[in-house]
Amino acid sequence: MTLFMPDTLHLGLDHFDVQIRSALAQALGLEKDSLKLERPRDEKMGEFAFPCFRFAKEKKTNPAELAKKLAGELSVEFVAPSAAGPFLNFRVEPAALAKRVASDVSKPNYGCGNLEGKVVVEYSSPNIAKPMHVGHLRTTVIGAALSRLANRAGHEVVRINHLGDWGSQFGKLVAAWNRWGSEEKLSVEPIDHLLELYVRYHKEEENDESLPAAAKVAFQELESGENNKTRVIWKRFTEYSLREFNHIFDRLGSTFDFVRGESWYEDQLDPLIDWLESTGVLEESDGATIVDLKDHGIKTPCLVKTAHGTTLYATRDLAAAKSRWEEFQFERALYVVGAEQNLHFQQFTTVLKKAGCEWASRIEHISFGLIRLQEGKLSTREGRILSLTEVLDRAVELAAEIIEEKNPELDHKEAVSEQVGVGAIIFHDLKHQRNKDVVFNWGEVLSFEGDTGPYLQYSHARCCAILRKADRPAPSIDSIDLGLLSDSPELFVALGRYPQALREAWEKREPMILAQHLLKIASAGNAFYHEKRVLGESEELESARLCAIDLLRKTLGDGLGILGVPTPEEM
RNA sequence: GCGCCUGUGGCUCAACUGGAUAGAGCAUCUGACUACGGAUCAGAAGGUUGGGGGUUCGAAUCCUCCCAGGCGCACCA
Repeated sequence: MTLFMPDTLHLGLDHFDVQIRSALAQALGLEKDSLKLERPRDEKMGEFAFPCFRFAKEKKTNPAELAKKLAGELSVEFVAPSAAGPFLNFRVEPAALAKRVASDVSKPNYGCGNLEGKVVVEYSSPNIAKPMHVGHLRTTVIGAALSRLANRAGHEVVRINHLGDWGSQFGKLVAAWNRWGSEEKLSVEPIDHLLELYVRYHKEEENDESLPAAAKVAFQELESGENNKTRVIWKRFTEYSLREFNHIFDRLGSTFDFVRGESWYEDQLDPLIDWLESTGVLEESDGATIVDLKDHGIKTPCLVKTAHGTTLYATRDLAAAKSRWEEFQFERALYVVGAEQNLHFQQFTTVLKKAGCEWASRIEHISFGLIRLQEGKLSTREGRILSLTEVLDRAVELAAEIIEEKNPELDHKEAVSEQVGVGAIIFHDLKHQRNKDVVFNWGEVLSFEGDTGPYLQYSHARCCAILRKADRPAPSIDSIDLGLLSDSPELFVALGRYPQALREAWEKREPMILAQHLLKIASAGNAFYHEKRVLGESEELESARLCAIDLLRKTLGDGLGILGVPTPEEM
């Protein structure tokens, strides 16, 4: 069990959490870190809750009695305990709440953790010669968000884009190119042409036995290490693809420390096999080289070499993992890869364990659910694809229409449409638990109202607008009367729980937790500036509220930045 | 057939990993000072948490058996 340790951040609401737990620990004669506070079902009952059942049993009284007794005894500065049946609730005094949270939020290290060590994150990893489709959106966006969360938690992060640029599929592609390739088409629309070749290959393969044979030869040529014709054309395909991918990465705001395709590990494959051999895990079966995993509860063996001597996906993943361990000595290595590869990950990590690598336990498969179309699973081979570019373009187009309707005077309309459209797509993906399957639905993806990215962007832009119209710099928190903000506890509770959201999102590798919390913050923020006038109030009140708006703006901007959602100042 | 994942209002999702009266958003219905930007806010209605059984003070959450859907199951990645 991961212990709940806000002490490491001691900011925002966590400050009170620690105080309350200390007092409880003392009263109950227990360790502070063994206690965990919950949230009351109804926010009106307070900010923290402590169910007494378990402890009452130990003390041989009944829970309601214990809650009542503790409510009478406990003394925590600025916090009022109250018993509600078997629950002990705690309400923070609004003035102290506003004061504490405002002062913490304004610090530059708000929500920053102190964890150490390197975290390697492999994500995106599209396949060369194929267009990026909506399936790649998830890994790209989840991986980027987790990288930023890890970084915020204190880790040093190494982002790797493990391009699918190797394997027998390229033998197939080269074989298809040799038969039907057109230089002209390749120079105009390279990816479309390559896709066309790939699809045609799979169509004609069924009736033409010479085709798979040619493909096999081509891949063997590719793996030979020689700089032959096959390799030259493969290199060209790679370059064309990268050009297109980079354009999408720019739009999504994804960056990588290393773009290393599977081919990067090419010269480590033979040493890997030798090493596996030396650990005694290899066996031969039907001409192929395998690692049997039955003794670890996995029925299907892991293949590391085919009967005709070529390597496989698993071989390259094993080599990559070993290489990364030697290069980075990572604390954790995350692989943001779809759930359909669960078995593969079990196999390849188990092979490492079997071969004696104790660090294999640091590898985590961050799996996520499949995106399907109404018609069924996406399939490049069968031409059932939905290109990521098309999805982004349509969102941007719609954003442009809405801007034209709502804010025709806006400057930089095109740039803002791009930010809003792309933001909507990214946020939509990140607001759900990652392991659930998704049936792609245009209506839902292109929604800009309610719990959406544009709603958050709008809230942020509203704050910017108020600050702009104030026509003076946002007051610092030392210059205002924080007591004037005690009428808005909901806002400060939401802002004050931001560090907790960041921490949980990272601990659970679940960006959704941050996404959901940002919605809460925005909702509290919208209610705040809707019911409370900022500009034109008395000088003191205006300053205080302006300051609150600035903190709201700052937190929303920070959170959206971590998720990778752009934050226009006007929209 | 075996393994893994999923099932919560009409739709899309939450529920702090066993806690209080299961919460949001869409859609539906009411309302909001000629608006510090209405991509908003306030409210109403909508639920036997796929079904049965079990574990205990307490279950959407854990165990078990069904049902439905998805994914995977050696020379693809």
